[in-house]
Amino acid sequence: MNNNQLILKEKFIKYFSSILEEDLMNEILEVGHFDTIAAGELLVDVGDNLTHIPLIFKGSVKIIRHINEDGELVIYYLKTGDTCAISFINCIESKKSVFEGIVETDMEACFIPLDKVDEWLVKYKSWRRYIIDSYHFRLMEMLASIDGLAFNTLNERILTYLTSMSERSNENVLHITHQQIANDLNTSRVVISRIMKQLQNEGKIVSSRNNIELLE
DNA sequence: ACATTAAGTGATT
DNA sequence: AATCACTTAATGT
Repeated sequence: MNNNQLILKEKFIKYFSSILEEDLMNEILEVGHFDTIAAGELLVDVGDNLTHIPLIFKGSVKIIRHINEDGELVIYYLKTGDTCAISFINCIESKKSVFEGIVETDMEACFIPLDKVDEWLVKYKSWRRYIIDSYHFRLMEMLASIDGLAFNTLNERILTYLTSMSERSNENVLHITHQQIANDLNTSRVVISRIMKQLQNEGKIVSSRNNIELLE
């Protein structure tokens, strides 16, 4: 057991001990696989066989839905305290992921093997609670995502996209290109550029090559 | 200096 | 709001 693992475990305890009961925490510390994953890494790809579920205690993961070869859309983000219950339920049946997950900001997580996830549902009340809550939360996030698509203008979608990204990174200045935003929102770069200029004129942002500063 | 990548723009649908 | 067909600007080698 190296030092790094101990530090990760301590952080994990700090964040999760208020949510999960003690016996369960001890079991997690025993069977969980603690790891750090750098920003930009591909956590899961569409069709991947899932073997573990992450309990995230630092960083964020971008969850992307692929429609065709060239169509993709960001559905939601997993953050500290989150797990992906959607993929767990899905795993019981097919064991294959329907989403792509890319680490957005450096992540620290504890990976739980699937059979344990299942076993603990019966064994621990706090685990049941946590998984069900998480499932509910994912569903709400997905609803928000659908609402955004159906009822918001692209203008509004871009603003929410930028502010939520700023919240996750605790930064007012985002290092991102118009092209990347276009990819995440499934639109074209030209359209983003035009709206960005509009937002700049409205005094909401300052945009320059490779970075966007959010005002207010 | 030249090539590559990011962003701006007018016209068209 | 999307696409085309550019132009201009910023950066890397």
